[in-house]
Amino acid sequence: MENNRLDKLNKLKEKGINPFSNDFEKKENIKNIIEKFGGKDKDFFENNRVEAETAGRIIIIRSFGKAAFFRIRDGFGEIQCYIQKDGIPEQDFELFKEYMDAGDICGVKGHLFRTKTDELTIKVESIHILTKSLLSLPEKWHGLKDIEARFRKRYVDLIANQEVREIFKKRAETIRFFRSFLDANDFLEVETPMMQANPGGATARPFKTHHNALNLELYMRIAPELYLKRLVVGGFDRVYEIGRNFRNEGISVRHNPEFTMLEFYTAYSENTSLMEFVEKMMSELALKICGNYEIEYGTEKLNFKPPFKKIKLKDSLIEIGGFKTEEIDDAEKVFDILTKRNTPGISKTDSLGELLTILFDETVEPKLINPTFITDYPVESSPLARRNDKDVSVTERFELFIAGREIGNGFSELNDPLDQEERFKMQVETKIKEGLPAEMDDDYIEALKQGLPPTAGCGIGIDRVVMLLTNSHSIRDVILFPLLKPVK
RNA sequence: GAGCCGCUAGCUCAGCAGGUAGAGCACCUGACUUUUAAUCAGGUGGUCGUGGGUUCGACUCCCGCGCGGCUCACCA
Repeated sequence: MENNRLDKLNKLKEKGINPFSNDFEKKENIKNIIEKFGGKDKDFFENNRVEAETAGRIIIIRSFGKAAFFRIRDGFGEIQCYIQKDGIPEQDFELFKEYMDAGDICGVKGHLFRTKTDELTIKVESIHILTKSLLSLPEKWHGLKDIEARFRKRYVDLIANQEVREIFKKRAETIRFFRSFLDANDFLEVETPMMQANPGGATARPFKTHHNALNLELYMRIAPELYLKRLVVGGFDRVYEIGRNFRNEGISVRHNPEFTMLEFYTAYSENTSLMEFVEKMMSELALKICGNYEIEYGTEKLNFKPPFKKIKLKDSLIEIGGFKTEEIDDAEKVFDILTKRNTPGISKTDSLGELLTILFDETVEPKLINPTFITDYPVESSPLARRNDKDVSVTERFELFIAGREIGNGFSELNDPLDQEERFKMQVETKIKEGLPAEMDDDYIEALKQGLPPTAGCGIGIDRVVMLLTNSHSIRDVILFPLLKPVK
């Protein structure tokens, strides 16, 4: 089959026609043609000759003996073309009939008309082959369904499945929205190292790499957090970064080894006003991308209309998890509950705070369908967050949950270098126990000693947000080239 | 990493109590100058993911391996 196409390509060359020519000047996009003339009726075209010169990939051909309809598509639109033997140079008709297939890329010149079914169509007067495609297109009706093939050959997926294009357009719009929203609020976009000698800011395992000239072990960043806060120390009061993080963990419908995070920090702020800012940003995002506060996700309906529900972690266990206050007021009782639930990875030595967080993850998180802020996280699970002055066992932290999953995480930053040093020491100990690379980030402590103003910061998982906005079940549906094992 | 499921033509899928593979689209030939999954007639195309085993005979049954999907775990 490919040989047919190869034969055609060779014959074109023999005839002196370049099957990969680039000398056709594309006058306008298909979308422009449709925008200008999509509203004109049959009479208009009968009385006015409208020239059309455009180019695109042939996506379907319906061929007759001495005529054919075909549809071409460029990056912005699609239009039907009609070619017939009469009235055009013989070699153009022959080129089309004998040597061109669906999948080829061509330039056409002609004029517009409406068919008897009233479809805007280009009557072709000359045709040029710009790229001969050597592989056939997936089936016109079912498209490309094989999930593995869709990811490995995303270019075919994008040709065959138009809804996939829409997902990635929405992804781009989402990122653009975040940028312009933050820019409008006086944030400065920055870029911080992705290769770090001491990966910090989160607890995940990092990817290792190596710099030859310096003979230096480096890690791909797991978070930009510690660098962004150094910048706030430096006097950039509002900074944000949108970029890739790398975490050497398992892969699932919600996890890809590289993923995109938005992190932003505001000096002279604290977590409650940050939460309101996030609420405003997220609700406006939904409105902008989906045109509505209410969106459908799978079988769920999500309502982004502010205000979002806000509830303390402990209260959520009672109100949403259905536990009684006295059931969860000490570590031993919570440990028993978790043991009965066969929860893995818990230990008698875990603190009440740690156990409550685990219990929350298991029982409450899946039930948080509409956007919900959970606040007052235990100190133990929040090593970079500021303690709550009124209750030192919890931090000034919130997480945003939507559709039963974590979407954002924000808090008042811990800016006491002595407290931070203590917590880092504990963190390093735990990491070493788990066999993870762990080193005290002395420079970060020094930065705090220099003086970090009271600051609040937040991270939002862009991929997961895009999943919600595009009703995508898997994170791989919103990443153009998700990680796959190589074949063979 | 574990459990379950899948892998057949370029694409979408059938098939099998184990007897040597089929359809539609695409492609080729012919007919057809306004089609909308165009239509009609004929045709080409497959180491049935891979390596073993059982058997006279394996796409089909059994085991290993590869890749993928889903669920779970680590994580966001």
